[in-house]
Amino acid sequence: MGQDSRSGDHGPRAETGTKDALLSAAVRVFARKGFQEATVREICREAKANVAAVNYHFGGKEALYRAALETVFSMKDPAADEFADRTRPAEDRLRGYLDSIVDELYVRCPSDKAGQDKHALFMIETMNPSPHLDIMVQLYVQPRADLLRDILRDLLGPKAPDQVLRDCAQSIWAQMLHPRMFGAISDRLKPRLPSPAERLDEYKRHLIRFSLGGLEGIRRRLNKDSE
Amino acid sequence: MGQDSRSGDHGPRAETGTKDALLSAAVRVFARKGFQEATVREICREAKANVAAVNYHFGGKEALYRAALETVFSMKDPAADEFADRTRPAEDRLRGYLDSIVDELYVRCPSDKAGQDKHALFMIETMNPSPHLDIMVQLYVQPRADLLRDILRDLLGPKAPDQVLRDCAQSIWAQMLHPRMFGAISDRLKPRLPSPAERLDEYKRHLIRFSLGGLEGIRRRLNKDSE
DNA sequence: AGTTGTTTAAAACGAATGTTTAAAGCGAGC
DNA sequence: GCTCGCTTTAAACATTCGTTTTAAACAACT
Repeated sequence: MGQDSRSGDHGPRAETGTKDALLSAAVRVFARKGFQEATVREICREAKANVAAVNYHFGGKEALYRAALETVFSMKDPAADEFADRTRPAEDRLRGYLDSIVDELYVRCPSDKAGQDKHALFMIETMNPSPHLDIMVQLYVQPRADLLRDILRDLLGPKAPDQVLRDCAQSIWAQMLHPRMFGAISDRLKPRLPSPAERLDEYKRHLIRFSLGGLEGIRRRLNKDSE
Repeated sequence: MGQDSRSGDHGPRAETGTKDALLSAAVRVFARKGFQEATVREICREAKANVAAVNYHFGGKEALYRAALETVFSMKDPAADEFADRTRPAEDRLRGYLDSIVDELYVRCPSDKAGQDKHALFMIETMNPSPHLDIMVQLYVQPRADLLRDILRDLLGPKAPDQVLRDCAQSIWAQMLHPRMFGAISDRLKPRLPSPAERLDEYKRHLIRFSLGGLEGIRRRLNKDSE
């Protein structure tokens, strides 16, 4: 069973088309339905391919899902590591970091379909981890976590234990993600208030204030402990 | 089609058994598998009932799920509204609130099976909202949200807008829930550190410090704005 | 043209699921 | 004792899904 035309021994054909179409259809469908809910048939319909194509080209639904994750999370991000240069004041870098990740997560430009699918998949895989979660963590989460840890290291000083950095990072990530994970719940709470997603800039300001305040609280405690 | 023996006109039989067994089996199975993954057959097996029993007594899988949610979230909580009395200092009440909810969410006493199922269902329904999410919000989330809002009102003063209270409440809830929602991801981040669930007391201390600091930051801003 | 290996296509398979059916079981009331 | 209504049971039904099968279409090389 030849699986991949491009790795064939002699006759590399012109663009297969089908395999790529399957992959990008898979990204879209998985992004809006998740692994379980998405069906091979729907993906093939969207890729204008036969039902058997998935098994032929990828070996099965699960392998296709894995391939879709790899594709999506290997994409280079537009904005990124401008917050890595240690010359800028740490507080500014944190601001920039929050701003950029929140924009990333609550994609506002409806043009960037690929980016939307990417973050939909991030949410899906986060809320419902599959055996292939590692791919996403390694390619997507880890770099962002490292970046934040460096910023927090600067903010909290060299004496701050790793565990404290991790806790703070999680507090910050939690707040960034919360509106996406609890949107459905928040919408049903009385009194009904506009969701953070509807007032992103305001929520970003809250986020930075609350987080800087929280870090200040942690820093005070660190200093008190080291006396 | 008589649905309920206890609402029958004349002959209320001895304990039907089956319907109750079905309900409690449903709670357990849904709690560990979610709505989609759970199968009617497994629930019936666990309830020692026939496959058709679900449709006979409840009308279908979905109605059974709804009934399970109603059952579980109608349970009165052991600990609760001791933080409602406005005499205690607000900061203490926040401490108590965090402590009690975290304990609730990361149930440590393995005896309380019902409580575990309840919070498993809470997580499942949060991460994968069903059409019956409202039940849970109304019976479970709303009272806890109200409690926290009152505490935050005391902490931030009467001039704080509702929107600010809500944002702060969400920041705090986000942190409480984060370890449960992102446990799988955090476990895969390098360097590997013990998860908050493995060191709950330490994490609770972080949570209270970070949150009080965050609130202090918000309060400062409120005062500055009102000058 | 003919051969070969790869890709597509239609159909069918086999397993699992929620639901329905039709008959049997069973307790109470006349 | 018998009927009637509610409950339980086993079997079947209808659908859906991932996957397999089998054969036809296709492109390149000899």
